[in-house]
Amino acid sequence: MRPETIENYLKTIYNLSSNNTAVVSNQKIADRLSLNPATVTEGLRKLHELKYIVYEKSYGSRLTAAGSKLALDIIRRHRIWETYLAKELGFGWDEVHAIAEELEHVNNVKLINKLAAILGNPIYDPHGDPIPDERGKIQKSNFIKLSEAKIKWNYKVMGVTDHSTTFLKYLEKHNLIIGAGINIKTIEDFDNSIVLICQKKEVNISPKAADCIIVQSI
Amino acid sequence: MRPETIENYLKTIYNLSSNNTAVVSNQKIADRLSLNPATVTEGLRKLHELKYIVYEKSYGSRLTAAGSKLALDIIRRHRIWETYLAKELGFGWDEVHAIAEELEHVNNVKLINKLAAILGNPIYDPHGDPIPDERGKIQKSNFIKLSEAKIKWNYKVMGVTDHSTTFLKYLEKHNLIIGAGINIKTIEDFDNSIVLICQKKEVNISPKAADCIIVQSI
DNA sequence: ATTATCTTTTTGGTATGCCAAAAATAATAA
DNA sequence: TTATTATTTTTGGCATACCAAAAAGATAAT
Ligand SMILES: [Mn+2]
Ligand SMILES: [Mn+2]
Ligand SMILES: [Mn+2]
Ligand SMILES: [Mn+2]
Repeated sequence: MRPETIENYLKTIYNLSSNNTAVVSNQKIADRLSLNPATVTEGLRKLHELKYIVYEKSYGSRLTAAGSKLALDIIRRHRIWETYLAKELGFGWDEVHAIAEELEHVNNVKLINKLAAILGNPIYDPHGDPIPDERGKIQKSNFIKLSEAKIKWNYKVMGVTDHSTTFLKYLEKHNLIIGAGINIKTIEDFDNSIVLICQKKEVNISPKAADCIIVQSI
Repeated sequence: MRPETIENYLKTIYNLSSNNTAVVSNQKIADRLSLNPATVTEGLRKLHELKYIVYEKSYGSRLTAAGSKLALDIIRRHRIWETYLAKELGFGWDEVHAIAEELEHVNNVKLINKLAAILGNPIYDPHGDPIPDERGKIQKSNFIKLSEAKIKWNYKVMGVTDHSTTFLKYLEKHNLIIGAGINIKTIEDFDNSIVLICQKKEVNISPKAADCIIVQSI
């Protein structure tokens, strides 16, 4: 398998198994990588061969220690590049993901560590995602999704789980950027949409959007 | 054809046809890209199909206007990255080529122009090679190879045509870096090796090495 | 429990990029 | 010019990465 192919699979499996213990379904991987399910079945069989994952057919996949190491390595590269593009090269948080998707495959430890050093070894990327250190150690957070927030409570926006330009532009428009403080005003009964206060203005958030926003109770 | 494959061919053809008018042989391309001659024949046929080159069988190839444009674009990316790695990220001139070889395939105009701007839109890369501007305009030099230098004359080192670590380290050892002034002391008759003075020290240069050093008469 | 539906796997097939060996062609030396 | 050598092309094949459609398996609904 080409390194790029391996890396894209492992990264995806890591990202989809949030706590990194859950088993990941073929379909989710196929969706995320825009691949045919048949292709994914093949790919997973090969990754199992290579001992990067444990793959039980018709059940799911999870990373081995070796797979986890590789996944964290490429996630580190991706997030360091995103941070460098945003902080040092002036790109918007909605632009960096697509470029990092390619830059991440350039595998040069010295390069990534140099970028990290220039940035002061950051722990979070522009979307609030934690950046693994050189040895694969990664910050574990107890943040929740906005869709799980409770009425009347105050929260701080800590991250997003969707990196698309459309979504991030939409958030920016309502000042829902990393670090922003919000208060949950109401949660509509009939569709679970959330009305919150951000910078004194009322914002209506759909359940789908609320699922992609990560917050911390304050 | 994959973009990366196309780019590697076009860049190579450009680099091998120095003045950009000469026709390039299949073998030279095969050597440079470490490919089997059979593979190159196929590749060139496809590039001809795509109108990036004019390929006359058993004769050679040369770039079309479209091919030249693409070639200059990737050469720009390569050389901008080399310069950025050396100047901004602290890599040695012997290290940058290998990394740039991968980074060059990340095709994002805004990114390259940003890097170029930070560097002050440089015209030469760390090896003395000219960097095309955004529209493909490239400096044309009248430098000569050290192997063509005349006895007793004074020259300045302007560039190298070999980017391997071994060669560049060897040059560094003798202070033969870009900008260094040299004087040709003797040219040995029996093997054409050159004895020159650089920083008051005598250095003996083999014909093979002299062929990879670019100088300007001063 | 039996359908109906969704998910995964198998099967057969395509496109790309590569190589080894043989055949054809061109270049060079005798 | 003819032979020798070098280069290029053709042929047949391999590996990877993918997909569409059919078959098998698992889940959910009645
Ligand atoms: Mn990627
Ligand atoms: Mn990110
Ligand atoms: Mn180079
Ligand atoms: Mn260079």
